[in-house]
Amino acid sequence: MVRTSIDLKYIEDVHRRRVCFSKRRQGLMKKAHELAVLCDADIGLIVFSDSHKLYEFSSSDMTQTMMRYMIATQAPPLPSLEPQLDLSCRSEEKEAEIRSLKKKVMRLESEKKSLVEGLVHNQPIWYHLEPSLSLRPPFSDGQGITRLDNPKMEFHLAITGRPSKL
Amino acid sequence: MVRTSIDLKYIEDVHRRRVCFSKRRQGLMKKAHELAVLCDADIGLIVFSDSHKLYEFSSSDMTQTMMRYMIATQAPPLPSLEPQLDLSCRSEEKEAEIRSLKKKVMRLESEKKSLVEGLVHNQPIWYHLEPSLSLRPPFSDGQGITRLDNPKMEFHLAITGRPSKL
DNA sequence: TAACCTATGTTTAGAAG
DNA sequence: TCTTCTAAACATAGGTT
Repeated sequence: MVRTSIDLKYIEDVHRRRVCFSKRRQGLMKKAHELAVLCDADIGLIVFSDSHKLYEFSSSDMTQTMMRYMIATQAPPLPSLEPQLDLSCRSEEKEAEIRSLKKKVMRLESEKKSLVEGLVHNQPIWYHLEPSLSLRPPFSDGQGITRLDNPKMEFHLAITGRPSKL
Repeated sequence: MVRTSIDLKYIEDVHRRRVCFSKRRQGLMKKAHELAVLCDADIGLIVFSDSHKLYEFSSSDMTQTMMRYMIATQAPPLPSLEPQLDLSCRSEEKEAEIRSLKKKVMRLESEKKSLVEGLVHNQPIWYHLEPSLSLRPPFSDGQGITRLDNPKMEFHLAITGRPSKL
């Protein structure tokens, strides 16, 4: 019944680990939500359990937050999720290619949707500008990331600059 | 000195909000790290502050975790409606389907590209500004429409309207 | 799995530096 | 911004159901 200060290492016991994961996962999601609300932060949280189950929290839209992240870090574009399969006359391979293409179509459709929604709704869109072109806050975070307000808003912000590769 | 139970809503006071963000952000990162270690979870955490600064935690590699996320959230491939044997005799149909899906992928990719490019730049974009904010030619047509120059030009023009919130 | 309990450890609001 | 302090609030390990 005595609870000692936890030491931070992998819990070998399966049962203890599962219970711990479940409790702490919920706690983490709650904290993420609280931070998002209290401080108007944009948060994306992805958790895969050791049994490969996905849990997520996003204060707005995960895809969009990930895009914002990629732009902010100038991460190279994600390589295609599926390797190109050789065309072959064998049926299973064709099937695999069809599945792969269908996945790709779904991914592209969802990316396109979130781009369009970003334009259509009130979400600002963020870009890196070259330092020489940086704007001042509130249209910039002072770190080279600059905001394009939605053109449908009552007031507009327009910025140009040579963007970094997306 | 009495600390009341916090209520979960946006903290208006700038100073309190900043301090809260800083403390809770660190707390959240710590919790994420603990969960990753204790339970061998794969965790990706992205936080953008309301001043647009990026903070992140990843138990392994953010890009990889995001890819894993995208794969995991894909709708599962549709189960084949036809029995396996039947499928193997439909090579021609499969090829047609593959061609059609590839076309679709190409179309979506180009739509996405033009959305992104359209957002970023490439053609002068014209915006209505309020009369009080109008610029003079050549950056305006004198009628309240204001030009955003092409970012590829040697000189760049940045104009702002009144931001929606300051 | 989840819900509850409780003793304890941890986080954090608010203040001050 | 950061640190430190404190009391109070909160999270959670380990137990039970």
